[in-house]
Amino acid sequence: MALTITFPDGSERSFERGVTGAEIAASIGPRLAKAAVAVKLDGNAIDLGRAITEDGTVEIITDASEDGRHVMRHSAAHVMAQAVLDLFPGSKFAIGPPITDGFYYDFEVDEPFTPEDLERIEARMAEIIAEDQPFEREELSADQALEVFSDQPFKTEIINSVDEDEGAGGAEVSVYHNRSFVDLCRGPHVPSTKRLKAVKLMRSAGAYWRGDETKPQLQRIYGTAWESKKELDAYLHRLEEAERRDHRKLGQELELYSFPSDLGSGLAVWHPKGGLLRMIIEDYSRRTHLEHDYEIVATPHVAKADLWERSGHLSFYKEGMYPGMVLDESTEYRMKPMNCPFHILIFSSRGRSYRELPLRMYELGTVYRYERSGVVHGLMRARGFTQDDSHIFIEEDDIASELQNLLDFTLMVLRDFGFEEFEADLSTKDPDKYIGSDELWDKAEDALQLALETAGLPYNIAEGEGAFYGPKIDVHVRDAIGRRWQLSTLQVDFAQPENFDLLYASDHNTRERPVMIHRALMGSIERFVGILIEHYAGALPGWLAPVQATILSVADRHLPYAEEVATRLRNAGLRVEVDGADDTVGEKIRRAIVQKHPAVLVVGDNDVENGTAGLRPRGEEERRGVPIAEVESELVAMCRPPR
RNA sequence: GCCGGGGUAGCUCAGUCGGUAGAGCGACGCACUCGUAAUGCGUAGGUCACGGGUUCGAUUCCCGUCUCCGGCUCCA
Repeated sequence: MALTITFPDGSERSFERGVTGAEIAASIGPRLAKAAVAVKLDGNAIDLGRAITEDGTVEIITDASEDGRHVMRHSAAHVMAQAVLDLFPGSKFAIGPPITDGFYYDFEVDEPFTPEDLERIEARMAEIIAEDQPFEREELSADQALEVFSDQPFKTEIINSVDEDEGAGGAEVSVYHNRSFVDLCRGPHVPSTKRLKAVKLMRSAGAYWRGDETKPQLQRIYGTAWESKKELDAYLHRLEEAERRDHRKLGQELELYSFPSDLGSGLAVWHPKGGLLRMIIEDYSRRTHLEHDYEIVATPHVAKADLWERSGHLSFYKEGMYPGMVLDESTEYRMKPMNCPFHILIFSSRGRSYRELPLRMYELGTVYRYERSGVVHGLMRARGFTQDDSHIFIEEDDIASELQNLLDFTLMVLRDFGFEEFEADLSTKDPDKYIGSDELWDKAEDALQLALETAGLPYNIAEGEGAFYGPKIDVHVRDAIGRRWQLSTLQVDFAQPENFDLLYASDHNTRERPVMIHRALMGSIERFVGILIEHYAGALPGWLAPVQATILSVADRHLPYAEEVATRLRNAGLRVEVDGADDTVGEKIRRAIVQKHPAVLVVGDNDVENGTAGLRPRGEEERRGVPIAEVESELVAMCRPPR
């Protein structure tokens, strides 16, 4: 009895009923057979060795594809669990999925793993892999599975929850074994352990069972697996690259900012060069906001607790706020975790007309949030930070047009700073927790979606992830090494206008409730700087670089000329330093390069005589004897802001 | 907050099985006046995170606090 298999290119071939993916791959070619790790039948990944009994579409999953790596990593996780159970008898194992770039497995063990343990486990894994143990699939009833995993409480819990999900009784579960090791698993897996070519354990860390901090803390081991040693090395190299770009390290080396422990966790001080960088970014932000019809406002850092009570922050955000300060033995004050209530007070300071809307208030607002101690991370996650924050008050009918403008503005800003790839998340209503009418929500969600589509921005819908007061768009960028960062956030807010009873007079002289949009484009200046530093690996584009050029004198007698050149360039609006230190030229060049200055100028006897300089733009060869006028125009062009 | 690992000179780190500590770079001084990624010599610099305990003696051992790192959870 034959069956018909369709391939991704649309071609069809017939095979004997019961043919396996491995056989199909072999029939196509020996190289494919060698690279195959699993097969997709009608879109579902299954083992290469599984018999195919129905007509269907078949796609061979090869080891160098994302799907293939997923399968390998999953298999590697099994081998790791097998090794751990061998070396630490009596340990309980929980779950071990593949993840981006690797896999992990969670264990309950008597003692946390040490680095030496990881080495032993890795060595044991190498033995298991060398033994070429086949992965074998078996279908069991839930009862049989409970029997097999009777001494494994986490597995038991998973099996029981499978029952709940799929209706009581008769539920089948699949297990995979290799040698004596059995794990509950849907599969698929590589045919045998020998297919794991390049596996490495990375680190161990605590992790909660089911990600829930009220549940037991397990020990997680992270590993990575690739189709070849070469790919593994490339991955490890990417990690080193990320470490090289670490904004905490570069921030110190480039003298931008630091985190003195005397200040407290999550609080940065900005050194002169960092202060200058901030100023450049903030000036850009203020200027572009003014050009986009925003009104600049300014508000204090503390407010009475009553305000936070009314805004709902003390109900919904209390754990994120610094504790209160009681003044005059009665009135409690709180540091602001957000700027919204202040802007609302400005709105409601007098009667408002529809003619004023949209009313866009903008502030570089510094907020303080009591982040849990374990989450603080350099500038990316601080306890005090400054948002490029705005609250836009609009008529309900203007939501869509305002959001479109806003998204355009957002992308303009991000592009100006050199980001080119964007993705968005659209977070929608949580049906169990929301305020406002369904109609208004639908309208807002549609408007957000339309704005994303008009902007041509790829997006995911995060169903039910919206805040209780409204849906939102988060914009993520990809940096130079492909990492994804969340920057902008655009939130429609129905709750605050209600809480503060905001009203405006409509064109029919009725009192209407405005809708509020809460948005930050860079997110926070701190995080934005951190991401810029990592994106550019510290080598900021000319317009952002705190020092745009260093002028080096070959000998002391060239110093006056160096100063003369510096003055001329400063008059042209450039940020220039003279390095007249008593060091060799090579030493001074090195210093300027390490500091990642966009350009280095060297002046010596010939330059003094001819009114020239040696010009060495970052990453380029040096050109000697360039006339100063030319140096100036070249540097001005190199350092020109995007707008 | 939780689990694990750290905190020694401005930076990167070594070291002390309990007897108050070293290197390289940097800083400073002197010499050199030099043409493209580290010139040579010299000098200074440390309450070994902070507090308590054990001890004849603690930077070292114990406890607590602060802080950092890697994760979990959470987030701009």
